[in-house]
Amino acid sequence: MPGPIQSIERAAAILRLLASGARKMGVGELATALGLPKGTVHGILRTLQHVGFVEQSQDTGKYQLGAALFHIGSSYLDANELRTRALNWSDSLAARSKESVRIGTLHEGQVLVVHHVFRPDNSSQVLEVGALLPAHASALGRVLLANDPLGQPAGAELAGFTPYTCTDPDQLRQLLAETKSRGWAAEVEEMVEGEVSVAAPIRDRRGVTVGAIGISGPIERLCDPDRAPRTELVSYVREAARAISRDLGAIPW
Amino acid sequence: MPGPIQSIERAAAILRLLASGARKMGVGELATALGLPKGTVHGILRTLQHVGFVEQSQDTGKYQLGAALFHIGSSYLDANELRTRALNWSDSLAARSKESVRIGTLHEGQVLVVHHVFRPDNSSQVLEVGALLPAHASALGRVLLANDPLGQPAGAELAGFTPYTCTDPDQLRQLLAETKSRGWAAEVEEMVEGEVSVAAPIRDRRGVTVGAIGISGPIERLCDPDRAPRTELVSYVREAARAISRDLGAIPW
DNA sequence: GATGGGTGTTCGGCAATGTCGAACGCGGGT
DNA sequence: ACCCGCGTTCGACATTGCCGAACACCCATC
Repeated sequence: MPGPIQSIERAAAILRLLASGARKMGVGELATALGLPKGTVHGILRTLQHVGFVEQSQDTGKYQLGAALFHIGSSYLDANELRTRALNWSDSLAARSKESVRIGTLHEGQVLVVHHVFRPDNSSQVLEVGALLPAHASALGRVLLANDPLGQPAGAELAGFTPYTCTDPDQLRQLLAETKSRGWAAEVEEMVEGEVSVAAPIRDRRGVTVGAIGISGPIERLCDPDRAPRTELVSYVREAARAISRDLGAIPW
Repeated sequence: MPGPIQSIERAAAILRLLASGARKMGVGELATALGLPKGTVHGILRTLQHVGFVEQSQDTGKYQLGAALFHIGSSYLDANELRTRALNWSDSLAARSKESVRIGTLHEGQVLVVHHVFRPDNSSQVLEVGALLPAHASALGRVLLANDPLGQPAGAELAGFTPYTCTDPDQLRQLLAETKSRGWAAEVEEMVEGEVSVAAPIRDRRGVTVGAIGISGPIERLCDPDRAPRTELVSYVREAARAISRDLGAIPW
């Protein structure tokens, strides 16, 4: 039976729409978005509701994601070897660098954040685990793209977020080559003005890059006056990445 | 077409198994667990892999949860009005009480943690968002059970975690009645020895309890010498719960 | 108060759809 | 070299879920 099961594919498409839509959606809305009859969509929704993957508002009849899906999804993190192995090292990186730490993997051309340690001051920060970051404008993404076995940037326009964002494919290609050879990446005010990030690749026992770890924070603390990342911070990040890679069984470099 | 779609139900069952199993599982393993032919399970797995809900190890052919599912699940939090509204208040509760704060909802008889603020010291703590807590042995759970519109404890044995855990259904029923009338719950060393938690209900505009907020920490800090929760901490928790309820449109009490 | 358009939901018939169970190929253990 | 277990493929059957129109409902509108 080579060929995906349609009802499941459709159910997945519905869930993806509900996830991206941010707010509740109605049957008709989903139906037109997918080009399917209302009845069909309703049947799928009923099943998804039955298994707890979606919930329905009692007043308006609209649908939204369900708690069961959230719980199941979150247990992805437990099974994720990268994240499990990285927990201790990311804490210590946060302590040494005094900045917030994030770990990410490449997922459909973007960076999926699988772990996040807050900056060790008491400022209030929002948890970004589960969020998707643009690959071309974040240090994590640059590292992952540069070491990705498949071809890189893909098609898609390179979105600009600040005046500094690198939106030229050729320039990006050169940055990635540089990243690959020197073993780390940085991004200075390319995603958020005043914010800088630095990252390095994490490899597994086969030597392939399975993720990246990096720090981010205000430019005043992360960079020298010449807008170059401070060398000791780069060292911290690279050492953390190397330590995690070793834990994952990578050949000691 | 009243009746759930089987392939989707089965796909959901597979995902649930993969989530609970914690480790990778094989086709045969899943097939016997569900009482289905291997071929059928394989077809479903292929589809789930195609949409990114599961991933397959390249060496061993075993399956585990996929990144797409995790990302979709995490966007449940964005849509969740309870959590969104509670973000600010939980930060301030953490600051006032100097303890870690959690917000939970009832989900299939257990407490689903939808938000977690670390204790504002620099100790390293693990993020519990997405985790399920036992309802009968946590303050959050007690609050939710006590105010649940449906009947309570359900069948299931009450698991004991420490010598203090309340495992007697009758005693629990009495505790819940008490909880409901006074408007808050506590749990002293019933889940982890040396740990205490206090919680209060969050209500929405219809007055039904949609969640609970609470703090937890070591008994020395949370309790008076007589093992009773310190009254000012209880007040902080109740005030936070009331503030969030007001944000959600609950009638001012 | 009747009306229209907008929901979400139900129903029955057709055939496309996914299910089944046996057979295949491959690897690791013995 | 063998065997047993694994994940995977295949083809035939009929069950399964799809479709599109009709239903029930709510809320604005007139």
